[in-house]
Amino acid sequence: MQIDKEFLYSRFNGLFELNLLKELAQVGTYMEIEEGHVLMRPGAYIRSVPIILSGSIKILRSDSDGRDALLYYLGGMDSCAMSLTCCLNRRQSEITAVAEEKTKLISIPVEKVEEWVTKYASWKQFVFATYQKRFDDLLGAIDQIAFRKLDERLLSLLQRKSKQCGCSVFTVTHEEIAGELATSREVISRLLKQLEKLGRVKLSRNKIELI
Amino acid sequence: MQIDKEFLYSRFNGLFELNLLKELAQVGTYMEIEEGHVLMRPGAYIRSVPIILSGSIKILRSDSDGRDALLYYLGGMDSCAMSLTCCLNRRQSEITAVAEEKTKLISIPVEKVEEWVTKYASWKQFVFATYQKRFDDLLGAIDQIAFRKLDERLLSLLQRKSKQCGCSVFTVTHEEIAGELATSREVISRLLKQLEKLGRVKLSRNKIELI
DNA sequence: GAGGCTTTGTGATAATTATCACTTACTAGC
DNA sequence: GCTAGTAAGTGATAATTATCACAAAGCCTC
Repeated sequence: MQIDKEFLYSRFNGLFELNLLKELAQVGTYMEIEEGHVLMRPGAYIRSVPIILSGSIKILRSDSDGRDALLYYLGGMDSCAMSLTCCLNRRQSEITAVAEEKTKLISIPVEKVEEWVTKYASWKQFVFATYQKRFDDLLGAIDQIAFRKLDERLLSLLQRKSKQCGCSVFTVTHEEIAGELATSREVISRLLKQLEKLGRVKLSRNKIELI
Repeated sequence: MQIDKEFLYSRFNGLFELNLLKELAQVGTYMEIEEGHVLMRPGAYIRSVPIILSGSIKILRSDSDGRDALLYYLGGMDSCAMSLTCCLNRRQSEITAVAEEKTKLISIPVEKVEEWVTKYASWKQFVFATYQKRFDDLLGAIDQIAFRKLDERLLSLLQRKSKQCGCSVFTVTHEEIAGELATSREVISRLLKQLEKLGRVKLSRNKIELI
């Protein structure tokens, strides 16, 4: 799908210089991703770098036994440092990326990503800023995993999800949460019940309300 | 201390272009860091980016309760992405850096770090490569912390330490290890005893031999 | 060689998390 | 409404990790 220039310009106003916007409109591919769609799996080769326009994408680290650990979310105007890394080095993906909700993005071919770093100061800035943000995100993930207990991590995850969707009730299964926290479903079920007893959440099938 | 040009040139041969090497020699500060010296603490402002010439530096994430988690080691020709991030954004350090052994490095003032990214292609490449390496390191740290049990993590840490110093016997206390794995000394003592029973290590005061 | 400091060993016990084996509830589709 | 399939609840039990409270050992200094 061709990108609507007006839309692009309004979105990236101030972020990118005009010539870059023109090129973006020309070579970028506009995509809409449905909720739950897996954009990227470990081992896949990456040929493009996404910039998220709206919606959100969760980035997970997967281990060999099939367990996952949530690293961070990508939201509006975010890009993915993994893609950058992999693109610039022609390497395989090290992570899993899943659309948390319906997500719109622009996909930029790898050659341009590299070319623009030299060509456009604003793109270089953007790439650096992306690395830095993801770095912070990873440190945040490590804080959670290394120093917090599961119940705290659970609560914090629920809060993030709530923030993400902008509402206190959201659709999620215990199984899915267990995946993101690299533990088992039973453990999450029990901790959620505990939180419910404490009056922090309200549970129903496929749904959690944060209080 | 002034940097010996010949030394620099031999070290960075092929990595940096000639003009960059000249500037490096001019504005870089050569430093020797003693083992155990803390180069950086959370909250400190960072005014320079180090490039490690020899020796090694361990990078730890510290939480508010004083616990630490080992993130990764910096070795020869490595630089620190945290410093880069912090420098480029004039932010405070988010990590702790401690010399694991006697370490020689060049320290580069923050203004130059930024200037050179535009000025020298080889420096830009170096900065990107640094981000990418540290990114991989962080993912590795997350793998360990999220998916491995303590005994595995302990063994893997011992192996890294052994590799680092290039010998099978190295000087370390249980307390120090506990710090790096964000757990308590007793736990490490017990796991080490277990490993000793399995014939994987030999223990003595302040020393561990990996078998 | 006697204190004094640091490091290590260890028992007892608790807290946290993981696993297994089910049962019960909910929901969509016929 | 019935059925199948998915999601959630729960008891029992184990494994892992954390904590507390000391004891013992190694080493340095006087």
